Amino acid sequence: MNRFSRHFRPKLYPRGWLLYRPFSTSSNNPHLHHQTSKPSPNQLVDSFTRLCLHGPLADALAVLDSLESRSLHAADPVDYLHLIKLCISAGDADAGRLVHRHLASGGRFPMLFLSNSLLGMYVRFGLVQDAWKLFDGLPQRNVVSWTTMISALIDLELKKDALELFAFMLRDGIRPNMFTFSSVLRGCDSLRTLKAVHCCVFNHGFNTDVFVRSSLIDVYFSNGDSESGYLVFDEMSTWDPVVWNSVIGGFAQFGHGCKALELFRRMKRAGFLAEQATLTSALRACTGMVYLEMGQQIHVHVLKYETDLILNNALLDLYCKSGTLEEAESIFQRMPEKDVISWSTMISGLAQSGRGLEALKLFKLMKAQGPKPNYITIVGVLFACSHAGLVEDGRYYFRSMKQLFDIEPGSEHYGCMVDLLGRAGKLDEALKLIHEMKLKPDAIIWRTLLGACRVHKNPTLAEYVADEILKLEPGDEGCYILLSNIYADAKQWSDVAQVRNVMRGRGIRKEPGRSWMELGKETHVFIAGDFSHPQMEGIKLELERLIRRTSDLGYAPDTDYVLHDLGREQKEESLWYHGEKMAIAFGMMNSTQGKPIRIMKNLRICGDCHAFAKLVSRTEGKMIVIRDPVRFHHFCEGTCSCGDYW
DNA sequence: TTAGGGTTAG
Repeated sequence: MNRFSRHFRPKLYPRGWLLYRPFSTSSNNPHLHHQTSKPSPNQLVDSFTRLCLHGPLADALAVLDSLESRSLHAADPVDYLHLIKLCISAGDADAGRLVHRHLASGGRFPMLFLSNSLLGMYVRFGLVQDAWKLFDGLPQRNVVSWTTMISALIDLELKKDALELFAFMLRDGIRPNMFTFSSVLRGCDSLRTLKAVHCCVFNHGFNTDVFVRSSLIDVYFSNGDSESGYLVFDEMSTWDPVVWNSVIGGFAQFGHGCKALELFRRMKRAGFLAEQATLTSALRACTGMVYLEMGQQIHVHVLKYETDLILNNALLDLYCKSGTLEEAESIFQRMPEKDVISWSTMISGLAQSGRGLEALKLFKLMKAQGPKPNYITIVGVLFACSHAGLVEDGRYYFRSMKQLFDIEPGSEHYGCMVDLLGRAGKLDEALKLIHEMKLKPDAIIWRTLLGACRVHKNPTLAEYVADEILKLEPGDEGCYILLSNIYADAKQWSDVAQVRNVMRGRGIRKEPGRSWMELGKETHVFIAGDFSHPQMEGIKLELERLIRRTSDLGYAPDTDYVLHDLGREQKEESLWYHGEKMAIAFGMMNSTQGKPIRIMKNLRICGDCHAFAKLVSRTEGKMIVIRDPVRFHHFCEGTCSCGDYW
């Protein structure tokens, strides 16, 4: 929220309300009468032209002052245009206002292109009230005046007002151009509005303009309609890198990493040079799918942009999210410029890999010599405390975040605190915190507490919590699954059956657990109980070998992690074929000396697989990295970086 | 004189 938007709400009036209002003059200003020498009028006008073009601004203003005191004007109105540009490049809003006053005085109203230029200047300086006053008083306006104001309102997140202004513009009979549409589109925050504006784009024949198309693509994606976004891209061949990047960025941002990378390859095949923005999107796509090797290939292209901050941040995130912390730390050290995102990414990265103490140490360094922490930084800090079991540190930062960093705790911060207290077994305190929240607790927060109820085996509280979740999100499959797990832990089989019945009755199905890993250019996916992998026979043999080896070290299947009321042998067998275990066996079969096995999961890792992975890392002398949706587990020499606390 | 694409959490 910009400082202007708090105080400024434009009022829009119907057509015909505008009346010419003369601007106040500033001819009484004593500062404008200090000229001592008396150059000839021609000399003054000539030097004004020269100074407006090349500066310095102060001299140009002094001559403007002399011109005004002698009732002279520039030879060419374009001189004033140059002067306004000079004010903009000097960042001098007061000088701009002075020029405005000069143009408005002397009975000569500025020409429209000069008014528009002044409008643009005010907008650029964030002085929207000044811009609005000027716009309001203009005797006539053209498409540029309207577009400038519409765009300014959108920048202030006043999208509704911007669209209203657009409607008034059309009602005034002003024909929008491609500039207007690329702005107006950014103001569409619902699919309905977007489709209406899209029709308007067609009717005015601007659907081929690259600026308009990239805005259309971008806004379709951000309104959740990636299909229409792709259609806009695909309906004609595109020779503009930004349009390519809009669609690649859209897919990368909204969870279709494969599609984004496919388009990235198509773009390169079409002969385009991938520049910073495209490479950043491609990296984001790799990060989303934890395609480390693909990301490393892109890293090579990034080298020539090694000083680009955003690109480095994306790279940092890739290495953090793929659990390659050494590489991330090395990039972080080398980055010539670091912003709050760089620091926050690194802090969260350390936290997710179980290095909570180091994350807090880095946060202390950030406080001493880095940028001011923001909302997300504190989420990372609390996450670090929660996953490292640092209850007191977490309490301290949560209590003092407002005072120390002027950040109000938001639902994510509460979520971390509930997680922190819940993990530490302080379920009552976590519940009390939720009840005391100023905000309305969302389903995520309740789900966090439900997770803690499972770890600390509390079916009574779990029932209450599940009830709260289902009030908010009646179709939440995760809630049913967790509740049934909690009942299964407590061996309350009739309750398990009841939950399953309700699920069946409501048509709710469990999302299957998937584990996957990259091997060369392929991704291998493993789902519990699914034996369709072409190398399944080998995987079964390898798994049996690993189970034999780990049994010697005391591995015994922990059947608490099986949901159903099966016999012991059946339970053990269903544990053997969890996706993680099949992926570990497959990873061992195809492993390269010295390289860790990297596995990704769509659900949290189960306790039995966690114990198994620890032992395999010891018997086989192999590092295993498993990423679940929340954090990393680095298994090495029989222990895990999470310290069995997750 | 007005317009488009990239990075951090859960």
